[in-house]
Amino acid sequence: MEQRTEGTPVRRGRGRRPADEVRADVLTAAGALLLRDGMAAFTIERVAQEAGVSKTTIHKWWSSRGTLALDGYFHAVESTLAFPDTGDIGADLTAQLRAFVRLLTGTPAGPVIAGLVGQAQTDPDLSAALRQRYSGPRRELAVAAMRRAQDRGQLRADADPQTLVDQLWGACYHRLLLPGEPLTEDFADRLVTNLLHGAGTG
Amino acid sequence: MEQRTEGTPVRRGRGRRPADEVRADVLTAAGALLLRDGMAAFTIERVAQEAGVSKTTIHKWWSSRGTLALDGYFHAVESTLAFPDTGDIGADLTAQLRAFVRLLTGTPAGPVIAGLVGQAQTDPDLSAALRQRYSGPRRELAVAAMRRAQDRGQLRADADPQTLVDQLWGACYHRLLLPGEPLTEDFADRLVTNLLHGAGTG
DNA sequence: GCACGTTGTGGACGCACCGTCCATATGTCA
DNA sequence: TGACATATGGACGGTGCGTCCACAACGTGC
Repeated sequence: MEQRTEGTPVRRGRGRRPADEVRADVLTAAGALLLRDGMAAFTIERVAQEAGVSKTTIHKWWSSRGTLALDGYFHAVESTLAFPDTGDIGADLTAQLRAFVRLLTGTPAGPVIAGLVGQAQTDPDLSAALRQRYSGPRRELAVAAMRRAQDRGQLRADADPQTLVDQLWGACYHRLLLPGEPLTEDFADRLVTNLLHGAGTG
Repeated sequence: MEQRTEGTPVRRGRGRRPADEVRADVLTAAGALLLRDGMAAFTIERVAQEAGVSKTTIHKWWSSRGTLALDGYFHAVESTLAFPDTGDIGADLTAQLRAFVRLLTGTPAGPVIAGLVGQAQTDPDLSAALRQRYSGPRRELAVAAMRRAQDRGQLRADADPQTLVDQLWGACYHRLLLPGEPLTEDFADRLVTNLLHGAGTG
């Protein structure tokens, strides 16, 4: 989207320009660059160049390379966050985890998310933004679904939903970030089974 | 640290020097820098400077910033990897996970490991080295312990040990890399309980 | 004991990116 | 219509990366 309207010269004047327009240009270029070349090649200089904007402008609105990348990612993929509630927590968790695995392995989003999480380790602003705009909301949706399951009596009341989230989604991130074992839908299924039914014999 | 041995002039000649000696100097400097200033400040140029060695030498022996950091880390902390086997898989897992959590939260290793995993997302050589020398061996130890527990009848035979590893250690990495919820020994305890006894009511 | 080849080391260089300063062009308001 | 406020772009200094080339020590053979 937001391709300079046909006929409009790429030439960029010097003075003021509608801020929103420039921001949109930057985000579009950032998202495209991120999905195309990955986080490693994602540099402010490059985004500025491809957006036809000066670095100063970018620095004015984004505090770091990471936050710009995150904004660009969100701008590129209108992520839908709905968490279905069919009344069967096992089925719902399995469906969500499978979709998550497909997102990570079957689309460009996998490497991008991995890169963002990686970058967040040395970029405090990105770390905060990621928590606030990505992991936080997603975590809350899952926790809410589990609370409802507890109310329905499908999940032990003494089980901590937050911890369960880490054992389901965290396990997927583990295979994404520290590759070695395959990240598959089968794996997602096993995660839910293990957690609901237990792996111990006692 | 890394002051030339007493009496030896700090002067560095130009020509050849025992390779092992130089390597040791580099690793010592790298480990110290990493633990002191973290991954963000860890740069080849800085390591070279603090080790009294030229960058060329470092580039000759290490393929990337990440692999140098990993080597420096291992050189600094002689990590002991023993996995105790008391015959009670629940107790063993709990003990191991608690120790892991303490390592991540109570020592400088936490941020360092986070930084290494983060850097690995844009450094293929580090990613491979990390799998081969860090996550791989650790994973194998845990899997072996679980296999023994399966033989003893403490773990369901149809549970996949690899998946369980992701649900225990991966959950901890999740809280380390995407902070938000606290990483505590209580959390470690819940991980084991959830997985052994199940969180479902069915 | 000496010269020579081998081997690895260091300084310098070109390149890319970062972050900032200052001049300037435009939008806005009187 | 004119002056001010504001955002923008080009340029600059700084830092780190990766590489090229000259050179110094070590080992070997004469």
